[in-house]
Amino acid sequence: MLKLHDTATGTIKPLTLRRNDEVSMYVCGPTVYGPPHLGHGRFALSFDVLRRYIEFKGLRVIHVSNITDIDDKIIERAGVENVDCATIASTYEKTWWESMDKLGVLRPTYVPHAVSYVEAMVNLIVKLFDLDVAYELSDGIYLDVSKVSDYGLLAHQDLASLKSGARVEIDENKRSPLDFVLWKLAKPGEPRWPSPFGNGRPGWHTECVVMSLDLLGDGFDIHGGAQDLIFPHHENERAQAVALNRVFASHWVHNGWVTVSGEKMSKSLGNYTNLEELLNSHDSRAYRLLVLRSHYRSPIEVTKETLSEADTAIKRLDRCANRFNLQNNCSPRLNTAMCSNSCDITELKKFEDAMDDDLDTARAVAQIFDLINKANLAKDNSDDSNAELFASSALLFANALGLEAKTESDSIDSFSESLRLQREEARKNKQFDEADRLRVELEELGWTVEDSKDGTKLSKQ
RNA sequence: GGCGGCGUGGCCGAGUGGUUCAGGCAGGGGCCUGCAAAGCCUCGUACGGCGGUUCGAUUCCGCCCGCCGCCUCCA
Repeated sequence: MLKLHDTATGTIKPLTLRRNDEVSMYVCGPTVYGPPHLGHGRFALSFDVLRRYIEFKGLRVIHVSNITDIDDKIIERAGVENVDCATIASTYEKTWWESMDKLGVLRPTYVPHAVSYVEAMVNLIVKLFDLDVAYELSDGIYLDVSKVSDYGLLAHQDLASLKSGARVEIDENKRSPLDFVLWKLAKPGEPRWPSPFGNGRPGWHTECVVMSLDLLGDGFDIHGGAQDLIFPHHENERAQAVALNRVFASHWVHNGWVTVSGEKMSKSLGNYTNLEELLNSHDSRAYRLLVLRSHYRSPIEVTKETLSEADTAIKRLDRCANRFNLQNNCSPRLNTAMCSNSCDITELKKFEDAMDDDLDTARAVAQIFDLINKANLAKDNSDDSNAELFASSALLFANALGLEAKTESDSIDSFSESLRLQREEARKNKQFDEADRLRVELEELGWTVEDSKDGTKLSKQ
């Protein structure tokens, strides 16, 4: 039984499902106004791992993750680049998916775009207005949070304490500083859609409540995002659902953020690292390993050093796959039933115990490396059957976490191949000076040279 | 002011009331190897400070110190 931390209750509780064979999960996606940074990569990886693990356990996952393609930030960016908002959105959505593909993040089942949901959002705002929980000001429609009985549930704050701490300049027109905008009337030159309140655009918080309920229906299982979305974004989404008397998410999951020198990484602080840059300068699996190495709710510090370590550790996984010649099929359809034949049952149980415990991926990763060690040891002792069982267990669990070992042999050009053969010949004839010279030459060509009883093997450095 | 999190060995990073260890990276020693590489073995005796509970605390409680986050931009 999978247990997960739930922000609403502040406890780790069993994941209870609406239907017993299917998990409905909504994860707040990016606003596409710039290239993704490491924080985006982390939330995407965190929920990708959750999804993969649930599928590994044999359940179907309906994973919805939106693209916010209309927002103040996009309008601002469009102004800076002197293009229209749609161009900004499509440009950065494209880079978003490129990064996701490199990270090995599975595509969500559905990817709703805010722009195609505007009409539905207007309908929802009209309902809120008719219920008298929303009111009109000169610049738009606002939700009156005092009409929502348990507002502050996710933030674990009551209305009074939230008010007292307001750090942002208070808009005196609003009934309460906490009231939030549902519909923004368009200023000249801004993109606009029709509504009974006048032409304008939806507020951010309305988007996700409409799209999640539309695609997943009332009482869906998991609503997720990074911790900085808890308040106000998720609080406000929930407020609208509560005001409409609709059953919203039953489990709230939030991941921790990426820090730089101990401080939160964010675009507004300007200390962010572009995700693409990272993916271009490291093994694309290194960041996943780094994310998996710590708990999803802990902050992670990403540095050149920790990334290089991860690069090295990934190679250990690859070497294991190569040594045992295991084709690591990375299909997300792999599940416990299917792999119980090819892995050690005790180890599988241990892996599930770790993962069921609020996704303790750090423990799971440790187990994987421990299994690699056991496999190598058994192999060194010629205990081939156990060795293979441990190795395939390790790779299956890695697979379940989305870490794919690379097993394809490197294609060797004919020149390098001739050097390799010459080296084998030289070693056979005990011409070690010549063999050493050939090794240096091969290394300069970018190969790692390994000798064994079976001859000389080359692999890319 | 309100609410929450964190402080572990050279570095990163889990975990736990007590003899048996997280794991990765780096380092020392060894096995293997013509020499390497890979692999294996082995070593380093860590848990912010001060009290308390306890037969025993890094793990529970209290206080203190330090760091970080949220309180209508944010993944």
